Amino acid sequence: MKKLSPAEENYLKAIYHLLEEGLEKVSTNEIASLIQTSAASVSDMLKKLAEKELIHYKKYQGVSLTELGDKTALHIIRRNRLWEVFLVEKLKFSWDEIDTIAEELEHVNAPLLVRRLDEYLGFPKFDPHGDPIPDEFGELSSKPRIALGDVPAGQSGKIVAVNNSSAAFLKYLDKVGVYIGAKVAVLDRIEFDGSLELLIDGQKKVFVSKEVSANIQVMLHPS
Amino acid sequence: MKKLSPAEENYLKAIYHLLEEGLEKVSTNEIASLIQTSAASVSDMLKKLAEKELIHYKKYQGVSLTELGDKTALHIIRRNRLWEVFLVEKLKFSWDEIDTIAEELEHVNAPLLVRRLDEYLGFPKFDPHGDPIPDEFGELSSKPRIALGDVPAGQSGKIVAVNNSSAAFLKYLDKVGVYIGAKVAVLDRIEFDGSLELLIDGQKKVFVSKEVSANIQVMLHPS
DNA sequence: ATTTAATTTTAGCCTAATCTAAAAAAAGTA
DNA sequence: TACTTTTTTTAGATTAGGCTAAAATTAAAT
Ligand SMILES: [Mn+2]
Ligand SMILES: [Mn+2]
Ligand SMILES: [Mn+2]
Ligand SMILES: [Mn+2]
Repeated sequence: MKKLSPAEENYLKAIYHLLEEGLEKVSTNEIASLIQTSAASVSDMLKKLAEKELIHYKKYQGVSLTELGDKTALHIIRRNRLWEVFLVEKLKFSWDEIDTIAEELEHVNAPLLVRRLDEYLGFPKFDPHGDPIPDEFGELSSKPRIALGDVPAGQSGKIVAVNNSSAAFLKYLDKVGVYIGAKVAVLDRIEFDGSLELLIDGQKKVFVSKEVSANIQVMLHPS
Repeated sequence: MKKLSPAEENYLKAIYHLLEEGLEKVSTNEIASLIQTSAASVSDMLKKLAEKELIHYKKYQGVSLTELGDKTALHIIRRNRLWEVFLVEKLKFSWDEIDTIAEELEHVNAPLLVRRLDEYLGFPKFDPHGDPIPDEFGELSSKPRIALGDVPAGQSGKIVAVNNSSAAFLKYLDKVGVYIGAKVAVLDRIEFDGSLELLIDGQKKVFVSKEVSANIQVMLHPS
């Protein structure tokens, strides 16, 4: 129950995000690659997190979060996303500049601070990348989402989130006119490379690669 | 020139504040007592700070800040005080609740963040305790100040700052009606214990101890 | 001027978080 | 199945920051 270090919090968050991908166990190497550290360091840390009952861990068998670990991760994610909203809404940062700053601010753990910040921001439900902000009990409001890459040609929808918060990706989206809330129609799917021809907001036609379309989440319009 | 750790930043700030008291050297024990750590730990850290040319240090001779150390300390203090303003002005914290939170937020060192925050707050010149906020070059705007304890009976002034940010002290000030900006007249000085009889805002009479009056700064009214 | 007391530094130990290299276990392949 | 490759863990170091106890230095007091 005692306070976690920034390193421990980053590990928990990484495990949470990997588990989000669907599988119910994550491997040492996956964690190492996500947080850019050695597998040996991950092994060490997993022992500590298991000791604190934040993860389920049996050697060589991969890890998952305990109830407590899941709840803790959601609190960290809550702080991260609230600060992201603050940086964009109040300090006028763009969505590709906030990642590293929020990555630090998230570790300032003062319950009253988080509640006041939430209130000050008007209890936002989604962060600037369209990701849901857990409430103080760890509850997520989720929108029905589908990857743009899985939308059939002819269908249209609204962009609700992005799966990747790297500056390179987000700056590219700015350039092609994609933003959270934009209307998008899939005009055509190119067989050759899986790329898509899109119509943004009913006016701008663009082609995006398969990799890009896999990292954009949309809510389908009833068709 | 590389980034400092939170611990190093806290030491620098402590040395800065001790030097503010007037003397031009501070001792190992003074630092240890201010940051609540052992003298041995301070000795260790002083070696590291000297190595990085942030302090002037000769064994057994006390320390002072180099030009670089002074500048660095002022940047940390700038962040601390800007966050304090944010917490009080925007998140509606009271001045006795912000110390520990700002103590953590000050270590998030992203130049653009600090500039945007400053701008967002309207470039405040003083923090909620009346302390001046350095600009981005480390320049302080100072008001002419005198300790309330040194104000002669019969004189009056305006409260501009407090020397102590402990919750205990600040809550006491709230209780007796003392706040930054209040008008204060020294009605009488009690010989027995050095306490003062004050008139706050021309209406409330209170007695404060010598210790309290030494921790309140006023700007004298022309008399 | 000695002796005593206080201050400061060093020595040695500890925990957290990282690394590389080696060993162990699991998974894949012939 | 037996061999090979990949993954994971352990072993052994390192750096940062802290501690206590002992030694060294400076300051204070006979
Ligand atoms: Mn982080
Ligand atoms: Mn985000
Ligand atoms: Mn601090
Ligand atoms: Mn202050």
